[in-house]
Amino acid sequence: MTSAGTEPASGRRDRKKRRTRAALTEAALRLVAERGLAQVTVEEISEAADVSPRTFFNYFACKDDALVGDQAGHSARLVARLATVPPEVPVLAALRTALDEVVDEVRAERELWCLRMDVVMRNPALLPRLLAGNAETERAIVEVVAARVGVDPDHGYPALVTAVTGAALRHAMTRWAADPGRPDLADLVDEAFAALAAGLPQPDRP
Amino acid sequence: MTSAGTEPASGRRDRKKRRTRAALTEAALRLVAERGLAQVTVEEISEAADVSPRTFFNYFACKDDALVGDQAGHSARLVARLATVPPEVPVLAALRTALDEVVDEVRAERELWCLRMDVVMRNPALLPRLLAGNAETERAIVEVVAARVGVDPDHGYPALVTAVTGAALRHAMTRWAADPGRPDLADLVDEAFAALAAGLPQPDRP
DNA sequence: TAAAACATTGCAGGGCCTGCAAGATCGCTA
DNA sequence: TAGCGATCTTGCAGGCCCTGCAATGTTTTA
Repeated sequence: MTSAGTEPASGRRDRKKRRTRAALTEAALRLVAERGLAQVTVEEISEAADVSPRTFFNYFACKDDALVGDQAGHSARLVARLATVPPEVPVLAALRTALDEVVDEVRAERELWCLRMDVVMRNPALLPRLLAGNAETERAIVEVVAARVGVDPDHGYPALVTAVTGAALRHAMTRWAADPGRPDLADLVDEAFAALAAGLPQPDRP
Repeated sequence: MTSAGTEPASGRRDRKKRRTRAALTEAALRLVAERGLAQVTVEEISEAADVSPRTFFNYFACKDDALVGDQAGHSARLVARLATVPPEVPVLAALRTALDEVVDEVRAERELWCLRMDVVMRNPALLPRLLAGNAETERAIVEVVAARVGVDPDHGYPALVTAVTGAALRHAMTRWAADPGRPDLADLVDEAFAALAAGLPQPDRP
């Protein structure tokens, strides 16, 4: 029926929850895009999604969470995907490959993500919360990178690679959403990773 | 007398303000290090610094600001310092040089910064707010990097370099504060920047 | 010393977020 | 199908964060 493939949805209850969560996210993004973060209250978001304010906080721990979406999910899939890349592939290339999944997810919800990036760029406090920006999410990636490289997680290298590639990904996403010409997200990520792997060589002056 | 060289302090009023600000920061860091961010109220911080809660908000826009310190100051000095590096120096090296000033400032207040990094690591939500983590601060750096490289600020390169080196710096600071052996901060920053310039080559397996 | 400039404080109030308990809805089974 | 347990929604009370305003105190300047 409504099966979307990978969804473990079973009954009406799960469907309702998914709908409610999506409605809250969509209402939050739309309202904040219109008026700005400070000019939208949780009460208004809940109103627009037709639930009580108290219910809002059953879905999201804070107002921002309704805007930035699900971090842990992306991170978990990235880690899982990374484990399937053959160990002889260099780390940067492996991370880039594992990111394909994330890139696809983002492109699949392009409208939502453009709205989201718009909101995030207008409210910079949200940016670090996107895509492996928080330390919890990073820790998992650091560990799997350390295992792949074959060094201790306390060695500086895995953490450096994780922090730096996270920054590169956020950079690519920001460019993607900002440019009206809309280059393909995958190309922008490729470009950023290529620059990283090459040691950030300065571009030719025009 | 108490002149510290670059301070534009004039009268007693400025001295008092500086003392109050320092007292609030110190109280906030100490209390949060002891109990955790959520277990410390602004009222308690103000109490410890012997000012009213209302006065706290005359100094800091929010509770977190008392913990993470002054971003804009570091950023402004970094930008100014960057302008003094000869233009033929490659960007990464120039940024590394300009960071010497920040590194020195951090080392000069080592105790405070160790406490601060401890707090930040225990409360990861604060990490992105350190050292060019927010978009406002980054914008200024992006522009000066763009001018130095000779490309348009909308070209992806300056923003990528800024984001990535910011991540590298935060990484170095985190390692610096975490390691009981206390390697020198400048060495850790050097190491991170060298890895960036070399394209993040994988370390030898032990 | 008087006036101007600025800092501190209290107070009122809106918004965020949480714990708790009552009621509604859903899924399963006798 | 009736009912039971699990889960979801909601209201309410309450603490904390943060802000604007107006009164009071302190420093600087004339």
